Amino acid sequence: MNLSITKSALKKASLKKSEETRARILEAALAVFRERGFDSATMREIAANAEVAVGAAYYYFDSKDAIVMAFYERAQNELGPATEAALATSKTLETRLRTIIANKFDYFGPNRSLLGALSAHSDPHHPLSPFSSQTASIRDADIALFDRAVQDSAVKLPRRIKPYLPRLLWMYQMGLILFWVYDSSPHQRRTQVLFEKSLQMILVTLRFANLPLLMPIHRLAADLLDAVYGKAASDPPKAKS
Amino acid sequence: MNLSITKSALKKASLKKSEETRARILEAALAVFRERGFDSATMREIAANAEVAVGAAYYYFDSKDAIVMAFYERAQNELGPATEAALATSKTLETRLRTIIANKFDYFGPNRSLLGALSAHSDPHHPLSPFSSQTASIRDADIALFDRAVQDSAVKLPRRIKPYLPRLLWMYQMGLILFWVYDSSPHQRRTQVLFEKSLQMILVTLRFANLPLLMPIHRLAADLLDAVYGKAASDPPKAKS
DNA sequence: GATTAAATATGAACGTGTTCAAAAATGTCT
DNA sequence: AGACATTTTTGAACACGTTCATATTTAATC
Repeated sequence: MNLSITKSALKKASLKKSEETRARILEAALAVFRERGFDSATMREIAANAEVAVGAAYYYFDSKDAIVMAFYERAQNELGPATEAALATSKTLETRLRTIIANKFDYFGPNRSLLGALSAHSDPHHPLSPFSSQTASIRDADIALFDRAVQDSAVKLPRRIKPYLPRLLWMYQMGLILFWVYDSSPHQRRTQVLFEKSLQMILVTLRFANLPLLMPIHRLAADLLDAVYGKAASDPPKAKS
Repeated sequence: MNLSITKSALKKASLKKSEETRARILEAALAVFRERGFDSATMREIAANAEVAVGAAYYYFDSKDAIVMAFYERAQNELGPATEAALATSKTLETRLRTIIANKFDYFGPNRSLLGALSAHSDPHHPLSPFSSQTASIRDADIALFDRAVQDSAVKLPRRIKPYLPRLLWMYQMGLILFWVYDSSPHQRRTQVLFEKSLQMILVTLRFANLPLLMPIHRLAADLLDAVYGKAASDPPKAKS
């Protein structure tokens, strides 16, 4: 018994050591990325910078992109709770969405171009794609924030559509970030404008969304969302063919 | 004078020869791509398959992706006029959009996965990105088709927004294609549903678009579009700060 | 402490896309 | 036809991300 306690204590100590190495590699990588840009940075340089052999870098990270991924993971871990806390104080959907997204811009600002290495992968089978199963936990945690933002804020939506709202807002955020990453206007002013105007559009649209006039659109949107997100789409009623 | 004529005639003949080599490499590459998939295909194998040295492949194509690009270019050249012709017979915006997009699906169907190699590049600075300056001519030709589709079809839109419609429809198409490329449902049924429903939504929305009720959205949308597409955005009127 | 097992670290080697100096083929001109 | 220029072709060499057999260090057990 005390043996197992000792064991776990030692395990923890060893973890400390190896995690420090891992952290050192990560930091070295980020430094090189910032200096050279992601593409020009070489694993050999990163390893040298962290004072380990190339192999060691691959012992801790599956690939070069995986390093960026680790950075992204860490970001999400640091950012999630902070954002969650901020959500508690603000009440309107508008300020909540603004908080979630603006927080990301602030946090990632210094490493903006780095995100390009991630958002480059649109293939959902690629481990680093924002849509892959490997990134599911990060994604889900992020979507949960939007769920939290929608919660008990006075949005009224058709029953079939409402469950999709958090995911749609997440998608909206991802699009914004993608635009932002490659926005070459000074201070990313264009993204600022896009953010402001599109957010207003979303809010106004949500306000209008319940007009009975829009019933046909509701049905279309619901069908569409069912098709896009699984929903096991029991094959649609086929006309007599 | 006759000299220059002879010269150009010879030039043309030589062009024939070298273009045949180019074509052979392209065909060999497509064959290997279809067999192995884009990623697993190697330039060495492609070159061997075309019975040339690796260097030759690079003499004709800047990169591996550039081969896919050439395929895409050829597609656009073959597809453009055919689609243009089809547009002449159909009159409604709905059938026209359906024509343009369905044509692409049909044409690219056998090489669907290949398009993934292209749509992977979201960085507008990357030569192969659909947004790069290198692909501008293809893009413009494609957008022109949507312009043609909108022309003399009874769409009424606010003055500030209407000019952007073709570009927006093009973006819509690109999104559809991206979804399609990675749609693993049998026969890409999900894309079919997404296509059908989203097209209807667009048409209905365009029909509603002129309701005076929507004035505030119009302004927002116009500002947004100006910001996203250059428009030299003479910096927005700043409140007294 | 000695012995074994597991975790960590190494750097040479591999396969890849790409480059390049040099060769070969083709075209141009007198 | 011969001299020169241009286009085309070659394959070895390069740099990179990644893998792997092997060594070294650390932990667990007796």
